[in-house]
Amino acid sequence: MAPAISFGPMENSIGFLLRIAQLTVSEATFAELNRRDVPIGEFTILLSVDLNPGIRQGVLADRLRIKWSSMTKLVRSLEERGLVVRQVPPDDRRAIALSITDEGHARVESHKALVLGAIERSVPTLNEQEKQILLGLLRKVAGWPPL
Amino acid sequence: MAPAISFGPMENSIGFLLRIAQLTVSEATFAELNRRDVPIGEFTILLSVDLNPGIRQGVLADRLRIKWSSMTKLVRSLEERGLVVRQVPPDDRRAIALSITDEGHARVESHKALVLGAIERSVPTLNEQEKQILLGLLRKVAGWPPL
DNA sequence: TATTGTTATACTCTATAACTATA
DNA sequence: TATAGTTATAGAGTATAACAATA
Repeated sequence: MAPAISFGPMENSIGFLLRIAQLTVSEATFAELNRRDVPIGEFTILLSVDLNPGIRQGVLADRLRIKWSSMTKLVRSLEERGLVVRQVPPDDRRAIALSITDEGHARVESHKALVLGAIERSVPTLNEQEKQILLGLLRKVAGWPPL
Repeated sequence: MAPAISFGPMENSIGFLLRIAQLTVSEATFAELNRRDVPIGEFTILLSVDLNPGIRQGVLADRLRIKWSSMTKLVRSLEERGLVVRQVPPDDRRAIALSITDEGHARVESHKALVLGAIERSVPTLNEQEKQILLGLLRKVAGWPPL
């Protein structure tokens, strides 16, 4: 697991280490959740819609760093399965406002503990204090306000 | 840029923030390097081979978190363009040892400053001390030894 | 003219698995 | 039997651009 090899100046690169760390964590998370048929990307969208009823599709795409063309497909799929509702808001008829259905909400609730637990367990090498520091720094990198 | 919307418990998730931060940084880096026709993934492999002559293809794939089947294509492409050499080591004839060519080395040297500069500029929201702390925590997450 | 969302194409990388050559 | 690498197929997501509807 350790880099028996050298990456020279790249080892001081935030971008490079972010990539390696992100893949390390997501592979672990994905392995656990995939076994139980819980698609984490889909869960994230459902949770976001649940917490932010009426959110516009494009805004959600931007925040989650998903391309608009990808978000169209994802949301359409969720709508077809009765998990979200797409509505044209009267004040701007170009837009799509998303809201959760009862079934979508139930899905979020039933998966929440599993997903959050898997994510938590996927970073076993940091203690609580280190995790809080890391979260704060990652928020800064992402351009998010402090908690 | 700020999350005017709430992600609830996901905002405390290292895995989620790692993904957002990584995409934020890589989009900025990619935008700058792509304009100058410098593929960063390819540069990383060339640099690694340059710094670790004779490294096995599979070992490099594992360290860079690239799948073996993807690495095969990437390395073959680099070989076709005369940037790396693939050799079967006598002690294990299943393996492939990689080494850089003069042309590959020249490519690394000519791109090094550009790539590292772009990566550095892609994290404008952190000061030097914060970057060092973040690097250390990311190394821990990735399972790498401390610097 | 600009914005929101859709559609389409080409491309990259992954997930999976079967396959070979060698150990 | 296990390991290093290759090949093939299906799928997800991106990059790009053109497009319709609305602002």
